[in-house]
Amino acid sequence: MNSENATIYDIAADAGVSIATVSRVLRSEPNVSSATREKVMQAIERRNYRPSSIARGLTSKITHSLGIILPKLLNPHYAMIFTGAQEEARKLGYTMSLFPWSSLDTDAYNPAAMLAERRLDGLIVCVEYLPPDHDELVHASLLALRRYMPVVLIGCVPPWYDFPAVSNDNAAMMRQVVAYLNGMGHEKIAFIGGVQEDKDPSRRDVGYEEGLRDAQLPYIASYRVYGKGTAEAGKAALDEMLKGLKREYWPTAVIALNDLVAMGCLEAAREHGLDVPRQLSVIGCDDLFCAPYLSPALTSINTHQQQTGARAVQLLLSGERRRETVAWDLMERASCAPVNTETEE
Amino acid sequence: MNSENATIYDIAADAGVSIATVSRVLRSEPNVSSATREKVMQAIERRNYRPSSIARGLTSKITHSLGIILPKLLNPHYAMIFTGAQEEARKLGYTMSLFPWSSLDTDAYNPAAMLAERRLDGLIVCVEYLPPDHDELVHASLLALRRYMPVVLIGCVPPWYDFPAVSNDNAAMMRQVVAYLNGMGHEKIAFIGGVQEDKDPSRRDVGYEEGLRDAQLPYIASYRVYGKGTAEAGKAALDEMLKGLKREYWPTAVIALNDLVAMGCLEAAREHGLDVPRQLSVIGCDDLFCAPYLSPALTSINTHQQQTGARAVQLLLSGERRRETVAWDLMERASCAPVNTETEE
DNA sequence: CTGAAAGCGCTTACAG
DNA sequence: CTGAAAGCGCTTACAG
Repeated sequence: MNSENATIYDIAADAGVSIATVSRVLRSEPNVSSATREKVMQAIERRNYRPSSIARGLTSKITHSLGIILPKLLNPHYAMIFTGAQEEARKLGYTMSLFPWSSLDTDAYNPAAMLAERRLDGLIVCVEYLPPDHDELVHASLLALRRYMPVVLIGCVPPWYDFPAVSNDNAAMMRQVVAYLNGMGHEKIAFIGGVQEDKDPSRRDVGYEEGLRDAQLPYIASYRVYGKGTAEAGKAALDEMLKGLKREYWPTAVIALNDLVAMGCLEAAREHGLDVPRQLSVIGCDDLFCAPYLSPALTSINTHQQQTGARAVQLLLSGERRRETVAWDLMERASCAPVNTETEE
Repeated sequence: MNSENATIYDIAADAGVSIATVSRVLRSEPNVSSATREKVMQAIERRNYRPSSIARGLTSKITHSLGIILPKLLNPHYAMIFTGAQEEARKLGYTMSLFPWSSLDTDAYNPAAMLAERRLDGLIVCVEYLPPDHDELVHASLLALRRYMPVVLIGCVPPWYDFPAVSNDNAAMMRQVVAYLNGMGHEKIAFIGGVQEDKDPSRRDVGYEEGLRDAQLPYIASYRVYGKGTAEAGKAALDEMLKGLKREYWPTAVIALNDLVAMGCLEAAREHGLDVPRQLSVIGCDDLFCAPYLSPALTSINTHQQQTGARAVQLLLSGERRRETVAWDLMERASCAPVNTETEE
């Protein structure tokens, strides 16, 4: 254990060259004689020398470190985004730091100061599920952050935000889901979860409404329950819906905002004695790792979050200022089935 | 958007003082007159100035950034550890970067170089589930990393590793689990998952064996299946065990290495037509967020991973070189029940 | 209480 | 192909 790590001066002295030359071989510049290069390499090897990325950052202005802001790593959805982004960053020689952000500036913790001091080369921000009244606040925060570094957004980005972004076409996705269920004979299709006043037109429940229209089905307000994107909220919402309706009006299919909500719906169905999928089809979204192990295995949408994260990093580093869309895949499993036509009970 | 961020020189000029004075108010040193302090604060405010943490790091030798190495963020177990560590770090003014590490140096990706260059103030390494043949290699890698920064370990740490660490007492935990099941009348208790040749005496399956001994139960090799800690591996393992035994010898309870393995076991039980918990009790470990939503809800052990992560950060920053243990809680849910004494079929 | 100066460990023109 | 020198934006003794 060296008491002090070697510096570029030590290597220069050892190799009998100037620090400029050491710097050149460090950055593999071509104009160094192979003999010199060899001497320097050996000195580096011998002393186990690693250039300080921080000294390097001071002069070159680039720190090779990125940041990502997301609400909650405990939700596997975000863990997937983070993983995709982190791996892409590492491939490109960048480091990735996490900055959690609960509803941005409304939280006591304001990461903006911490972020500004870090001199990051770029920042990814996941802006999904924003409370509508925070809309302006969030936008202002993002603009403030952009003063310090390039920013790329992930998720449900309001169209008037002038930021590069990568996301799914949520509306198209949900239109497909409605068509999928309708194709199996479902006409009483509920949608559970999400913020009511969100003005983003690409959000999932907008696609739900459009899907109903495509299928010439009525929009039944009782089948649309708003709420947070958690399992508890999903369970409570379906429970309440069922309790509030005579059995003949119960939906035959439920679209959940995400898999967490869907997990709650499965639980509520179980407590109401509903057999999934015979009496109720349930479909989630995001395809969490546990979806195949729920009972019944949950049909869901793979939204390719890792790819989303990776693309965000590429966009960030390329400097392109555009919006991108990532494809999705319907993962058919056991929780959705053709509507049951036999009379119950 | 300023073309250039302000530096300490700009602030000094604006406030009509020297940069040393600006530095003093930045670091809230007491020996500054309140008039001067005020002038400087205003200049800072006016130009939206944030000191560069990287220039600061160059001189002060402390970067206020930590790193964490873990196998796979997609496993919620690690996401919990990361979250706990990250939040504690942030509270203390530190940033946390993730460095994934698949079986350390055996992977093509060697984070050591990247880490050494980063001049981190400390590093947390999760060393759980090490392939036994990598034992020496891993130890060597850890020693190499320690040349560059303090290291604290999390997880199953072999006792001969001379590193500060925080972990659960896995053996004691599993002894309790065996006693819990035995207390419900179970005597045919299986254990699924884990690496066979691991030499760490504090690992979970050692506790299983000790628990059997405590209960004066025989150790039946057929009830002990090794394998990876994944749902697929868990499912395959239980499936194989059941196929290889006459029904009268089937275990009445299964302890899974972790919740992922337990999820696989529930699936295997379902495919074999076994009713959990009536015909088979299943208990997991780590209490993943989905445990309550499995069917039946999975009994598990809450190993307080967030607390583990937080303690690791505290240990790292305090410089104390000791090993700590974190408590756990048995989360009783529906997947474990008293052994069924009525004759089957 | 305040400032001038050196130094942290690199990169980057600029000469040669 | 190589080196001397300035500079990145701070902190830290050292004077006063």
